[in-house]
Amino acid sequence: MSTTPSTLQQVADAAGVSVSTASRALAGKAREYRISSRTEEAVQQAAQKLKFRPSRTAQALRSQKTGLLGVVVPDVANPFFAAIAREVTRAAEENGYAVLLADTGEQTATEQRAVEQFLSRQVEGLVVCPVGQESRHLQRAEAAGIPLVHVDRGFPDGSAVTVTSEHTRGAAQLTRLLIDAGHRHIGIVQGEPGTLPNEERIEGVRAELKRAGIDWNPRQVEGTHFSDESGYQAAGTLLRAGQLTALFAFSNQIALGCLRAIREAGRTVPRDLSLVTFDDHPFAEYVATPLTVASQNVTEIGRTAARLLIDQLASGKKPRKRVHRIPVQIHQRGSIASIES
Amino acid sequence: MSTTPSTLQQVADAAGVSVSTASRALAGKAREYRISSRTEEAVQQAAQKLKFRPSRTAQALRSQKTGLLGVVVPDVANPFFAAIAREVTRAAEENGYAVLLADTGEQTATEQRAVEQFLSRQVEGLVVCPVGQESRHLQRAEAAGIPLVHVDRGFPDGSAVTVTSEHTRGAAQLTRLLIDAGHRHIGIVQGEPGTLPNEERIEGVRAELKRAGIDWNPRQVEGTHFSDESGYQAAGTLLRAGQLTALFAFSNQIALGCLRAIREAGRTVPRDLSLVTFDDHPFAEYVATPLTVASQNVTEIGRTAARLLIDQLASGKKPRKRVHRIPVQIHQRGSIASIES
DNA sequence: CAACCTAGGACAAACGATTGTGCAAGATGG
DNA sequence: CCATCTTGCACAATCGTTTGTCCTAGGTTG
Repeated sequence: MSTTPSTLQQVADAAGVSVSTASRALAGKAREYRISSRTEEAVQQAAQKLKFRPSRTAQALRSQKTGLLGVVVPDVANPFFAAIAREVTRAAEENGYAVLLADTGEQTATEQRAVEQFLSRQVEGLVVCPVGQESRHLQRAEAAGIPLVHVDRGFPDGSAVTVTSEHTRGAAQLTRLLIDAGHRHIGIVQGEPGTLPNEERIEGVRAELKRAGIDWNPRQVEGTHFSDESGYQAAGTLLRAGQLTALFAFSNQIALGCLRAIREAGRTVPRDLSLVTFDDHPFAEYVATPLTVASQNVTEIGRTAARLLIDQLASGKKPRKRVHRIPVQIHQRGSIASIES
Repeated sequence: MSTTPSTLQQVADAAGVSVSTASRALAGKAREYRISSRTEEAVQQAAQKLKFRPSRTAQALRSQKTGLLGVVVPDVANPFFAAIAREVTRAAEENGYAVLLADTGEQTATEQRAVEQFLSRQVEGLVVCPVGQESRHLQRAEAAGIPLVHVDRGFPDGSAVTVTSEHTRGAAQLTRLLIDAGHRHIGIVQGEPGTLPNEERIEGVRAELKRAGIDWNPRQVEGTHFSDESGYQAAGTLLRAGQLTALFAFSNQIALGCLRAIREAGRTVPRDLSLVTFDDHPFAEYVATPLTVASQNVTEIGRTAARLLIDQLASGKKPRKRVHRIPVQIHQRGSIASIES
């Protein structure tokens, strides 16, 4: 039974009034427009009986407000982005917005299409976790006057609001833990070079090593993407290069790849090798050796992004602070072994 | 610079033609409507120059096709639902649809609001992972003529298409593994009673126990939700009740709770207790004792759901098969210990 | 040379809401 | 008793497209 949804016209007819009256009666503007309560009720009754459900499409066209927010992530199945999507979605819901989701599959081209599609659908705001370093399409969104919040990765040049973690600090802290345990030879299993989180984490590590008077060797860094596959390859390379006492995985997914590589190399954490990682994970606690991590506060990141966006929508003004950094939390769980220095 | 997007009217003016001509020229209907190629190009040029981006809102209103699909899940941060969301989103993208996402936070009331909101936005199809046993709002969607696909949980009464796993079979196989290893006292840490996956898994366990001539004891089943908290509580209760040699966790999240309870009880898997679980997880392999699991093929479930929905949209016909069951795969990883019978 | 094509576009009516304004009929005031 | 309010609603424009139909000017045909 493909029942056509009833329109305001039909409701008006059923109640014996004009569409304008029906509209105002249902919008609660009866008093304001001097609609008698008898008429008002008649309209409401008619609406009930006909199961009237206003077309948001028509409303959007008329009011030029779609009530839509766009969320663009590289991979919703990644717990980090899933959390972002969840928080934004929930916040949106609470504020009467609906969320359009796009999964770019880590592809810039797809991301561009998605943004374009969203603009065409007149989203009122965008939360984007950009995949690459290309940001032209995002600047076009800003040019179109659409509030935009970047999450995780920001662009140095861009003017967009960005929410991300205290990468430098977190990385420095983890590095400190390793150094304090006597480690001098630390392999870095990085994510995508050139991205903000990656560079800042590198920066944190370097700074901390420097403080401890340990030389920095570019060859102790491997990896190309924030993926387990990249982590696996990179960890393998580092392990084969020899003489490392610790590995620093730059993400969740990367840590997974590291664990596999470590196992295949016949090593054990932390006996033969210490391991620390960015991002926490529910299971990190139950891994053979529970992992010591720098946990990004994804919930807070997502909420902050949503709040910044919705505030911007409500006020029409950009927030003062352009880059928001959420603290990370260190969980020491025992994947670092103390060694003789 | 809040540039108002340019309209077809402006493009038409710039090209010196009427809106109708502009519309047809851009829609590639020049030949069909005898528009000279000179005019056609003029329109395209004008569109380029003005960065014309058609309003999908207006198109939707006029054509009564929004090109929107709705995806409703209890929690996108749950890897299972995240995978569903991802597959549907990707399939939608490939077919020119955009996806509205709702996260119900496991609340029926929120789910109802979400569905209502989506109907109001005239989604052309819905993929829902229902949270409870209430399905009235979903029936209303069907009554509205919106193709609907249920994922994971179906309703015995409903007429909606459902995609889910071979719960009974998977549960039976895991149970078999335990029985073969000599286990006679198996605790079931269930999810939400009354839901299809839960009941079918229970059914699988019971059938297999019966085949082996092992008595069924309702008191060996605990748990109220598919959450780690419920899993933690339930596992605790079961362990305190004593004399169990194995635990069967009905989900990922539940397994997490079980691991915590087991650790707190000072027991070790599999030495003191065997553990099997439904749902795989990237980390399951690296847990102290890698977990033996029945892995749901989430990717396949998501794809099937998307395909069923999109086929339905394209053909206008419901698929013949109402319930689609995707096989589960058993991964034996060593969390089952053999014991003397 | 009148009747008829054909090409090339313009006009206008939708789609389903919102909203500024106009217009009657009864109430009120002087 | 006439002018003026108020009350209570209807009319119609508008948002930006799509699409069926109509119109005009030049070319063809008999």
